[in-house]
Amino acid sequence: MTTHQYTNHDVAEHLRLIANLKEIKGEGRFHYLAFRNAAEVVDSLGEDINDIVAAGKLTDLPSVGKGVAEVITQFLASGDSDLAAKLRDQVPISLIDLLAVEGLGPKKVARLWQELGITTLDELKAAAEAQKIRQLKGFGAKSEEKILKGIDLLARRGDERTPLGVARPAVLGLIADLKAALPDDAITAIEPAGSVRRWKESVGDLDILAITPRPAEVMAAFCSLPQVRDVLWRGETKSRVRLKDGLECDLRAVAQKHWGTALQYFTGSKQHNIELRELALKQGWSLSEYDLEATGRGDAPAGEKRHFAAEEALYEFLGLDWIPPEMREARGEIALARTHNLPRLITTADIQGELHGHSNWSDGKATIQEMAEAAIARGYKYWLLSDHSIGLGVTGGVDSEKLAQQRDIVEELNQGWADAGVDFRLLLGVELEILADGRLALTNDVLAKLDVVVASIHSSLRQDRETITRRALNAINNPHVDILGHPTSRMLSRRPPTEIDMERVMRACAETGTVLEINAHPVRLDLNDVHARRAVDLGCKIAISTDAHRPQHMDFIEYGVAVARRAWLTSENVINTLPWDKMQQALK
DNA sequence: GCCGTTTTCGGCCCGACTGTTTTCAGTCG
Repeated sequence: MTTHQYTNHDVAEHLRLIANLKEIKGEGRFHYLAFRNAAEVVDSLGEDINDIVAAGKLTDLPSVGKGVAEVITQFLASGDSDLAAKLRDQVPISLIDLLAVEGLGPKKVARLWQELGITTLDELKAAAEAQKIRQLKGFGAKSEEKILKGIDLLARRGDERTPLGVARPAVLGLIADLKAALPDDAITAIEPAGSVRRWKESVGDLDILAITPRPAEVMAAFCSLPQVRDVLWRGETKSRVRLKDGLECDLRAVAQKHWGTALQYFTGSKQHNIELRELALKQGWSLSEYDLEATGRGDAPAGEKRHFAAEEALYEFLGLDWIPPEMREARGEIALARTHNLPRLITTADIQGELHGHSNWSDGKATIQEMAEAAIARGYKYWLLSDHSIGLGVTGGVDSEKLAQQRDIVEELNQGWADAGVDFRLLLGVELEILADGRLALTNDVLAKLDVVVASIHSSLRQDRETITRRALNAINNPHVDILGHPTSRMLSRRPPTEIDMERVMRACAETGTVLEINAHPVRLDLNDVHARRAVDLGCKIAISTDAHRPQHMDFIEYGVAVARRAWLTSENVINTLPWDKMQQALK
């Protein structure tokens, strides 16, 4: 069995290191951008790059040519590359840290190094405090102040991204407060843009786009919102603030006629936009956030402008179907839109019920009946009660006897709904603990009596790759285990995924008909989008569930559906879009 | 360094804002 030492992410980081060193060294823009582009490609790859190298398919990847392929091959074999070694001889590697300081880019870092001999953050701080930096042409007192502030910020904040589950409510709150602070006619339209609109699992900052006849008034109100700690930029049409919780937020104001191009532009992703602009250029148009302008190389006379009040019209003009924001990651969606082959993405309306949830019999906060009634209120046709089994220390889990008691309750409740003509079924299952040694916490004869079994790992999360993978495979190979819950056990910005070999797990699920869960809780989002895409490519079925521990958690379903949409999933890929009888047939 | 619906050579997205400038380079998204 192949156990690889270096992951896709390791490779991407190595390529980024090379790009950064090349940039500081002053190599041409396109030489280092090539490495950065390749890093993005490798990072969003569903397959293990070791397998791609083994198959000799490396240069089939976009942005990977001879040079990048050579680096990747060397890195996978040795953990380093000749190119990186050569660059480290020429450029002090600690300069990379300086790039993280706000306002410092490669050009300035290179000058600080060459003209003042600064190579570390400590030296940079000392030089700024001693007012030595202002001696350099192009730097002044304000530059020193900004550098010191930047270093301070870096020490306190790190470079962590914010989970979508925090960012999305924050941006919706800002929009609501901004509207409330202004007269009704000041804002014609306002929307979150950027990675929040693309439902990316974590975001670097917040973006808001507004149509307004009076941008100055809107900018002023925005900069004085109570959430704002610092105003970083304040312009006519664009402002950037730092909020009290440390998040940064951009607001852009545009005129009505620019809405289509502006919303498209500020939604990104950056790479999607670059591809779209390249496509426009081929058709003789230069695309900006304001308009399309003819370059003169196409049919229209140079300088002719086209405006788009809606995104759909812009995409259509370029010969494309409208691309849902969740797909705009430069993963081949533009080619599909061109040939009218975009998938019909799943929506929350397709969800017929949930297949993972808890009651106060384990660590949930509501009764079985309360949870089921919340599911009914959402229009679901079924809901799986799956309390933790015994074997998980922190929650008094259910055993054979308690499951029998739950069965009585479930049957009584179902009878009541049937008598009342309510089209709903409460299903009885369990969230089965996969123990540290790979055994399951309940016996097969107990599991056989349940409607659906979700098996999950909650403990011994630091086991090595082989051990924890075998643990999951034991569960997958059990004929009674229907669903593998939150497969990597990661918690966004709290703990990393386990070392589990997802490629092996997904292949085993495809072979056995075991369903993989997209856990919709915004802290988990596990499977993530890349894994979900790969799982479906390998023939796996998916379930999307919120893992609700109280009724309100069922609102999280939109986060899980968003992961599925980012993975290009349709309702056919997801079993809980089926009516309950067909759904049960889809289980093994 | 990568890439091809004009191309194996000659391109490679576009604009706002800042700090330092007397007209712009650098950074950022």
